Amino acid sequence: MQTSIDNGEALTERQAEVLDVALRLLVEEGDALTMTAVARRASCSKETLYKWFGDRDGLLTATVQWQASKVRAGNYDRQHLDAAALRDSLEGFAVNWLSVISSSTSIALNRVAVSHAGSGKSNLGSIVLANGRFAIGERLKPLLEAGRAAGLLAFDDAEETFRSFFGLVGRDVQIRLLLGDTLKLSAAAIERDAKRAVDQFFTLFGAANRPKIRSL
Amino acid sequence: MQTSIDNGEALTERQAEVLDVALRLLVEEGDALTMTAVARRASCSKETLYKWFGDRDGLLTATVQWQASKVRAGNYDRQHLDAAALRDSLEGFAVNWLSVISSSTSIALNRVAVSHAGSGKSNLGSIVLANGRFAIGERLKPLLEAGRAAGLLAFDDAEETFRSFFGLVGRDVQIRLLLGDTLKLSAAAIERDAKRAVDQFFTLFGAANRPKIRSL
DNA sequence: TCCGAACCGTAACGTACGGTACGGCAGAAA
DNA sequence: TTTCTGCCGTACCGTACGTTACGGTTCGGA
Repeated sequence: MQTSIDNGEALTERQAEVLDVALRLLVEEGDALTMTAVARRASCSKETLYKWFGDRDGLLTATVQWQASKVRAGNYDRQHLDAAALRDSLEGFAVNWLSVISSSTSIALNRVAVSHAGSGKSNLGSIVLANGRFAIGERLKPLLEAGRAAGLLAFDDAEETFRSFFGLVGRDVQIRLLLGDTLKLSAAAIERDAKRAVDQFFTLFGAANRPKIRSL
Repeated sequence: MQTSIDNGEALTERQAEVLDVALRLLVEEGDALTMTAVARRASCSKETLYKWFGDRDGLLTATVQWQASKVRAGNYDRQHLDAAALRDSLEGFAVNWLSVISSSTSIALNRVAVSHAGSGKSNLGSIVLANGRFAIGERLKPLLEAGRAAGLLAFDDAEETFRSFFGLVGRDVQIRLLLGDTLKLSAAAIERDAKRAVDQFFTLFGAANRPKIRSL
């Protein structure tokens, strides 16, 4: 469904360097990023840029994938799962996700991806989606299912359950940041929000509680 | 904090007509919208466009405000509030919000607002935020407080409680749509999602339930 | 030492688009 | 009928930027 999640395509050290520059510039200037600016800042020629990445979209795509390859966190698959471990893992996910979406890098990348998704002039949107929302979903669902197998959680559909978790964690944070709201999330605030979200999640899906009022 | 929520600035019928054209074009072409295209489609001259709206940003701003002025829904402030009425109102909010954010108009508008928030070349982001996320918050919080006053809900902070509601309703819908995911929300699906979100909300904040495990 | 590949820096080209200028037309006022 | 106002249509200008071309430099290998 989504675009390839792998991008192992053998980047030179120099190329990675250029992409880091592009990334930094993208954070600073947004989609107003020009090829000339990248070339100047990276001390490389535009000709090289075009030889390596084809065109502007190619550069942007490579940049987004480059960032995605750096972010990929490890999967949480411990074999012994008790209530505390489950809670810890969920909080870990929540803290990680909130940290990512509130980082200036993520905001910049999501902004250009959203723009391009509108103009249909590349598949940056798919790439960001695949490496963000969907990647974390695929990593979290095994944990949820393990929690259910261990009798700690009660739910029918892992996907739907993950979406509720996603909503409880992210709330209005991402859209506000994308729209330019000056919302500062300190490490302490993230920690607090993560705990609150996980508490709420257990209230909704913890196996110890009464069955849900209405199951859909 | 946010930009003016009012825009009563006396639009001619002809001007409104032009803004409708701009809106339609914005949905079709995204930020690639050109002044020439608007003029041609609206059968007006570019000179008129510039006289009326100043420049391109002015036109976009006016378009966004024009759309916002059409969307503004009534407040829910019935004086007699029982459990069923509260639930109905919350479901109404949820259905309305899901309908809005999944409409092609909202998607297009949010996309250009997000782009501009990145380039800092206008305050479209603030406007969209003020008329979307914050407007609904201000309309919903009185209802939540009325629910608390009626002994139907239990919470400390109305803002925080609203944000949880927001997350339960919206989940990953808005970001997925903005990033170009082809997510179809039928009226039935919206209805179902709204009910599910409100059920979960009552599970978390209904006064009939046990006190929250951890209150933050 | 010589050659070729890779790359830097910069100049140049083509185009798209924001913004402006201007001629013409329709309608209202006198 | 004349004149003034507001607007349409279109041509035009300036600029910014993606893309290409080219001369010069470095460096590894024969």
